[in-house]
Amino acid sequence: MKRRPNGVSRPTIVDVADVANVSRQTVSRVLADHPRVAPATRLRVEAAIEDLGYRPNRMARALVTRTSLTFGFAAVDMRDLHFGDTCAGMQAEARKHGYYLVVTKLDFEDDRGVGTLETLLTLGVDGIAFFPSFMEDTEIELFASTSGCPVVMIGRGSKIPHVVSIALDETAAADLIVDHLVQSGKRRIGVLMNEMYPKIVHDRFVALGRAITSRTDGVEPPVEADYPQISHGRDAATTLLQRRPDLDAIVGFNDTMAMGALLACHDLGLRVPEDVAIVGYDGIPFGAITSPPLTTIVQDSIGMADAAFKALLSCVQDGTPVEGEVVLWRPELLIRGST
Amino acid sequence: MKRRPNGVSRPTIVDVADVANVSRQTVSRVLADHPRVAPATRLRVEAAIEDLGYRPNRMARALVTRTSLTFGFAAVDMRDLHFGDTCAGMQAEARKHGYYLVVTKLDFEDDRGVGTLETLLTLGVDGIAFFPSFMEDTEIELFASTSGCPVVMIGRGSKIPHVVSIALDETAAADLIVDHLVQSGKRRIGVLMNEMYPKIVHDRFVALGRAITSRTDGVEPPVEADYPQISHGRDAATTLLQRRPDLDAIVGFNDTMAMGALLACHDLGLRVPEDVAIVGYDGIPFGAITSPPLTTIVQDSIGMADAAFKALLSCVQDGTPVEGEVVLWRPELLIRGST
DNA sequence: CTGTTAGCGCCTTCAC
DNA sequence: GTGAAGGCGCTAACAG
Repeated sequence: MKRRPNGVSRPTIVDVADVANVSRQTVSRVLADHPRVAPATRLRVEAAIEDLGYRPNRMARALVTRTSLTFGFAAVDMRDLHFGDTCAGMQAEARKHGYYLVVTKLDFEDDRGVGTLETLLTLGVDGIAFFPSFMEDTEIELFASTSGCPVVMIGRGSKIPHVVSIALDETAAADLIVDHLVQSGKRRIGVLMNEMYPKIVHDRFVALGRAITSRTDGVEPPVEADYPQISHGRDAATTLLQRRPDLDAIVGFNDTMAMGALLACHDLGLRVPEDVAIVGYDGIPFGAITSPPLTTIVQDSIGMADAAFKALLSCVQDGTPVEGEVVLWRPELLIRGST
Repeated sequence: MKRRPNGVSRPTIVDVADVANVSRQTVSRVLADHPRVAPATRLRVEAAIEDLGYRPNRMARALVTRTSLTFGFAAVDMRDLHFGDTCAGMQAEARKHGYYLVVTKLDFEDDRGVGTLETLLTLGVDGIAFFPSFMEDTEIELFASTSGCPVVMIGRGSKIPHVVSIALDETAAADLIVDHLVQSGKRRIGVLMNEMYPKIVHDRFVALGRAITSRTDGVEPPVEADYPQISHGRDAATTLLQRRPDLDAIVGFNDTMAMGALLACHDLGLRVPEDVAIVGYDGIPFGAITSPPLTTIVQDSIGMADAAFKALLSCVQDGTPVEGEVVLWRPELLIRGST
């Protein structure tokens, strides 16, 4: 029972073996629920474990088994409810299957995020799910092919070798939004994006741009805020409305930015939806209580989380290397008062 | 370069040593920035590391050094913005000091949360910060005294041996709220709590109960919702207002529940704040855009996160065992339209 | 059914 | 300045 540099010592498997008068290996067998252990021996070992308050060291175990029963999860900001819901969904699913989730913030400073994923790997995770906010596809491919574990990307529908991509069908979502707006008589549609999730922003804007251009006189460049938050959305929408005072609809990158647009309209004395209609993405609960409540593309975060977990699990269990596959999720337009 | 059960192999320190034509030990020295390595050797090793894409295995390292440069963080729901902000704050602080945060959901099913913290320990963290939503003080003390690492509790001001407690000064917060309400002419104040964070709820309700009783005709039992969310707050507030239609103020456990109370008042045709004033806790951004905007007790989540991280770090660095200390944070009342 | 041997990837200690 | 031996806590593989 050696001591840690600071604090109390924790018993090891040897301590348990000594107390129970068996070998380490027998303790190991009891822990693994191995069948061929005499019932009496098993009881002795279990009693010793209980007495000592022994807990196996998962790092030592993982070193030998090359399996930590741990997956890594990385996103820029867990407080963003789409990320948060996905993370929570994966945690729940993981627990059901005896896995733990190691959650980490994805940092731009850290090699555009690759460094963060590498650290997850050095921590010994068996697989990784992440939102590729600022990572380049080529970097992701390189990472995945050298990672030695399954890698799932959520939020972008790029086909990348060795990576399972799970994403909203951005084209379908954009069509839903723009059809709805055009049917409501809107013709001059502006877009609010942000610099925090440039990769997802890119896909979303491309899809929206196509949909808008094909149904109206065309789309102009989006206004990009630094962060996808209420106050930044408000500023961005104000800028947009100054540039194009004739806009009759604004699509925000997410609900939070759309809420900012709501505020900007209030500021400028514009009625929503009569003067300007507003649409967001994600379907967060707060969107239901703004005035007017927000029309939004609902994302099935939990469903995507389940799919991500299952993709990781099946790769690990079958030993199948990841082929590179894109799973697109059907969007749903929740129409409320803002359109 | 052995293979993992699934996927590609990752190089080890031995592979680097072979390529650089040195011993394992020399590679280890280079990694540790040990001074006594010949410059030429160091360059060879660094080149080999680069070539192979080698990354040290932190589990193997931690096994030897008994230090993982990792702290654990646990809370019931990272989407709750007070928890989320605190977590983000600790992540930021950790990165500055070369530490990583392993974030985990605290589960009631898992021994009221003790099991979750134990798992963090088996994962090898050097210290733990957590929100004690449903854990008993005695369980926390037992855990902390056998954990072998520093333990910081956030959100409750209990004095527990071997645990640093960082918490809002609930008494001061309750006084701020009730003084403000009474000065606004309110006398019949109801309270909304929840069953998800019973321990924090307890402290908060005791403080509110004292403050209300001492300044009005008395307080009645709170209505407890299952979860601290908008819809649950709405239902709870409806129940409360049916039980006591004469209420002229409602204090919610947090901003989210208070928003539910806002909706309940709209439902019942009550004006806010004229008929019923509403106050929340936390100061989340969405509280600024409700109608009317929410009066709230602002919590300095980032400040508390910094304090928590620093407490852990100093314990680990000095090797000081934790004495058991309570750090109370001064609340701030942000008065907006709902009062 | 149980014990022994070997080694996971790395660092500490002690040689040279 | 560099290498060799030993061990962190644990399990796989093979004995018996």
